[in-house]
Amino acid sequence: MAPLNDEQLTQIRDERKEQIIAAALQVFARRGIAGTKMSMIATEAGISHGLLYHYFKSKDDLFTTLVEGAVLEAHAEMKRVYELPGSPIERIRMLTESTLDEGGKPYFLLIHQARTSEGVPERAKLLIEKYSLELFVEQLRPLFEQGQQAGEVAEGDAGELIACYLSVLSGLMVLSAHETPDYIMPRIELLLRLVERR
Amino acid sequence: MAPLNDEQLTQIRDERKEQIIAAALQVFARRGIAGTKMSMIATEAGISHGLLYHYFKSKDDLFTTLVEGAVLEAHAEMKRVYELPGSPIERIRMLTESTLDEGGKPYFLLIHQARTSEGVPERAKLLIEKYSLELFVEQLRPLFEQGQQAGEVAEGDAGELIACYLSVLSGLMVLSAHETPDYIMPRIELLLRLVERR
Amino acid sequence: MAPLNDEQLTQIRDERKEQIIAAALQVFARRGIAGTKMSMIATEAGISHGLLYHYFKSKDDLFTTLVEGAVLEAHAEMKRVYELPGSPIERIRMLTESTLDEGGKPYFLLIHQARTSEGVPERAKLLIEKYSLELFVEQLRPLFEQGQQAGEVAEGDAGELIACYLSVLSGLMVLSAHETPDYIMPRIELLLRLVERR
Amino acid sequence: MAPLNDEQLTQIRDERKEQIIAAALQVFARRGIAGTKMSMIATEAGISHGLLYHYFKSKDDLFTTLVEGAVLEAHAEMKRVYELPGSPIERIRMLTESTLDEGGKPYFLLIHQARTSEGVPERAKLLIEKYSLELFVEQLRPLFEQGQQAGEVAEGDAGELIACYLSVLSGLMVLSAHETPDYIMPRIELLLRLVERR
DNA sequence: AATGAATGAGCGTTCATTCAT
DNA sequence: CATGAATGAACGCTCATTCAT
Repeated sequence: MAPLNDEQLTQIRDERKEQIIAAALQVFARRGIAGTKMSMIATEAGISHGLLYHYFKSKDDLFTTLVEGAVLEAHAEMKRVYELPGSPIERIRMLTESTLDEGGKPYFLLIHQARTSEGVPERAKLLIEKYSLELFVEQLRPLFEQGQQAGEVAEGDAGELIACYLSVLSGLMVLSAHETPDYIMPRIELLLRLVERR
Repeated sequence: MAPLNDEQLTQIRDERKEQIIAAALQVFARRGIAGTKMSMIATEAGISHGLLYHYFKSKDDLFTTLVEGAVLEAHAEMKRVYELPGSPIERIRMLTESTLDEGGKPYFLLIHQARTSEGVPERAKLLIEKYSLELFVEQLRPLFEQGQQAGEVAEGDAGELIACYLSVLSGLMVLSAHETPDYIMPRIELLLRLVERR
Repeated sequence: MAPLNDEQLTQIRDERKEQIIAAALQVFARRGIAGTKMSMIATEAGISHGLLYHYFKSKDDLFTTLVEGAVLEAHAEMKRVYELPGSPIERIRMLTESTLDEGGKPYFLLIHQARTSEGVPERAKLLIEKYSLELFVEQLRPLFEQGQQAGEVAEGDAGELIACYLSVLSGLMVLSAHETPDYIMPRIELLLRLVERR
Repeated sequence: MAPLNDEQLTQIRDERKEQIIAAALQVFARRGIAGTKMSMIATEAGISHGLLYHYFKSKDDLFTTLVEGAVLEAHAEMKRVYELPGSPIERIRMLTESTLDEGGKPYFLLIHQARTSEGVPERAKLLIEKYSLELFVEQLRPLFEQGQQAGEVAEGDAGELIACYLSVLSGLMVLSAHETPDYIMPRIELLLRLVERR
């Protein structure tokens, strides 16, 4: 009789929103902005395309929301390295592991799309500009410098080392995000050679 | 004016075709299939969009032709390593340099697009399947094995090493294809750490 | 709480219906059929859009109901002129005043919309056909003829005079419905020149 | 062989543009912005809807172009009154005649739509603001003041008289633009009563 | 009776492709 | 061979309408 109460409505809304976000993340990450049709997201989310627009103002809005989440998530992940136990190089290893981990792929890809595609919403551009590689580098600098002092990490400009390492990881993530047998994800031991002191 | 003879016509055709291919390579590599409009290619090639269809049946046809060329070019590039002078590790270094070099990028990128995009023409898919990572690995295996025997290249499964190395390079190529300050291309010395014996 | 009895329910229904009709009248009159969204009416009425459909089958149904009411109201208004005191010309003046008056505007406008818009429901078309200009003219004819006999109203074909006068009034109503500084509502003295004997 | 030359192309473009403008004027005038679908204009012009966008960037662009033309046309028409022969009142009569004339109706209606509809493009709003009633009044003021001095035009504030007269004419134009038997266009003699000295 | 989540037809717009010249 | 006018399929988005609660 009575309409749904506020709590139920909020719950439905939150669920649907999450459902759409999860679906959109998959599709955008794989196909890019131009290659993603709203109908694909709707289908992936199991709803009608019309309903998308109850929850997100536009394709751009949806994409930007995703980028925002991805950017925040990526930084939160980086910060966690300082809560890990072990020596610097061990913690770098664990960071690498969790980065290359399954879960984070779509986020990486999404940010890649946002960085490199045409027609990216202005706000999304600002977001990725603000949360740039530089910021990641500064976040990790203390860890790498500790590693250098401990003789575990290769000497030289720590900033450059981190930037290179992140670039290599990013590149691999982007490749690996697609299900093709044509790239292989190197074992972590191999990757660590890039930063380990010889 | 006398009409052009057959030979001249053929020459014009070939020139035009090359012109279109060069333009299309640039645009497809940077923007992907979905992000590329035929009008962009026409503009880049300095011709009318209508003329594209005198030389290529469709967008898919054009893309597939490009992939075909890129695949052949990539393998030819790989083969040249055996004509280079110097020790194995020096030749790997030169291969790396020329790979990351400006000229080769669009080919790599195009193949990446073909591998990872949705909506790729079937024939293009077959082409890149045929000329897969595995093939590259086998091409380079003799070189790496020589390097291992010479004590220059890290020990272990040479195939795995090559595959990893190519994946890292590919990832970096993909990232570097777009002009953003958010990735940096590592110095070759750094990259070589992945394969050098310590 | 005891459930509401039938009488109370009926009363609620009638009140709500009136509320919706009043809201819809405002919006339709100002914005036309195509320019009016059901959500606008719902907002104006202070209810949810879903509830509209408990009271009216469709947008067309609502519009048609409105036209029906407007047509009846307009004729009732015309009839009232015969209950007014004063000489014919004075009563024409009062009729003019009350016509141009705020209250009557939406009805006039709605009828105008129904007459001139495309996509008007068939039943609404029939209604305004039935209650045509001609009918208004005949309603007013006795008054104007009295005026002519009294030497107050210009001579000539009374029917034509009335029709012209109503057309001028209608046109002004239509213009004045929108709040732009680009039309001015003439003073009644000026308008009366159209019908007064010189 | 050779493509069409510039002259031919320009001619085709101009013809098509005129064709579209004429069609759009009809449809917009009759149905308003919201009620007009681009497909209607295309059908009326006898072309595909896609082609509309070769000639006009958007529905708004097309509408604004029309308003611009209508506004300029209206003012040009007003100016012509000063090239007419005869006494002031005769010239007012001729102006009235040509205003109520068939050809000008869609222009009037279009400006009416632009003034009163929702969702009117900003540039169109600016245009009609710039070419407002006030401007028309000032254009006609000399003529009406001459008429007053000659004892042909009713005394009083000439500006008010002109504004009222134009409002009445505008209202009638708006009504008469739709083909319904429900309004009648008054004879000019009747309308002139509004401005003639008694 | 009342709410708002959900659907899908339909419109504005883009762009690959065709074709007259 | 070369051009650009022309077409129409398909996408982003809106909104009338339905329906579970």
